[in-house]
Amino acid sequence: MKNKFEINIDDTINSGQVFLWKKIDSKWYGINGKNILILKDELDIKSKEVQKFFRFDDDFQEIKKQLSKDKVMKKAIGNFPGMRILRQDPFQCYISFIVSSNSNIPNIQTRLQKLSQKFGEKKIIGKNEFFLFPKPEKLANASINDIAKCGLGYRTKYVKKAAIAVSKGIIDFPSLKKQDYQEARDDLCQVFGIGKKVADCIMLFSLDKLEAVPLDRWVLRILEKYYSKEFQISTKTITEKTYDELHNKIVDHFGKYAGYGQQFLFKNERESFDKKWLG
DNA sequence: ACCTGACCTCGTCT
DNA sequence: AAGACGAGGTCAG
Repeated sequence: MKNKFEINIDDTINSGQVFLWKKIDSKWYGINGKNILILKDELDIKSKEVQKFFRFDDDFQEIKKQLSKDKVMKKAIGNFPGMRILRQDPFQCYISFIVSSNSNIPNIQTRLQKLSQKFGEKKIIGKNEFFLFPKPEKLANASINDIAKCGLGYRTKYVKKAAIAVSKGIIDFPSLKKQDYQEARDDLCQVFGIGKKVADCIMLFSLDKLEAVPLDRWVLRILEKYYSKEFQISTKTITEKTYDELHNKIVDHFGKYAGYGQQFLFKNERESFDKKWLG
């Protein structure tokens, strides 16, 4: 479904960036922090909220142009030209990816739904009921036991500590936005439960760091498969050091919008394996 | 510094 | 139907 700005809503939502979205009667309902976004086939392009969420401030033609350095990337972009990076609510994004570790999309979605249901504010829209994402203070003050009930497993203590860091102001998202990539990443990695991959997700999807490239199992597999010459992937499992080396090579190759590139490659490869998205 | 294993839980597959 | 398997990583030794 295309609209004036050629954004494909389905492809964008189903690209592993967001988890709390549900399609009801051909409309998408999504939780973004304390807001609920409702998207119809045609985006309301005058809405400030939509403009911000879909990053209308990015020059997408320029981004595509800069990324199109090789055949693989050109094809990935060609297959999903309407997919975008979203600008999410930072706290929700932060918790979402902390909870994502060693897990899959259906599992991540279930955990976040349970967290919202247990700790978030209820909202009724029409005959549907939704839960906003919990506030940092609410999660910070929640008991370990109650958080664990949301199916987080060993991630329970990560979430509790991460929420405390935000409620105490140790992690301050507006400040992180102002910092450069490296500084912001170092700060995020101080949080128990956040490593480089999760930090990259948080920065790319909510802190305007478009050079962040989350190197997860899929991306490594993709790089190994299509870019073995360019990046010389040494191992399948990645260490602290090789993560940085690889990231530098990727940014050298694709430029400052490398994060967008990662998203196209990821989406393209996942689709070819028919992986599960949101319903 | 680097490498290896353990880790909670749940959906999916056999 | 029950049991094994592995999933968008991180931490500790």
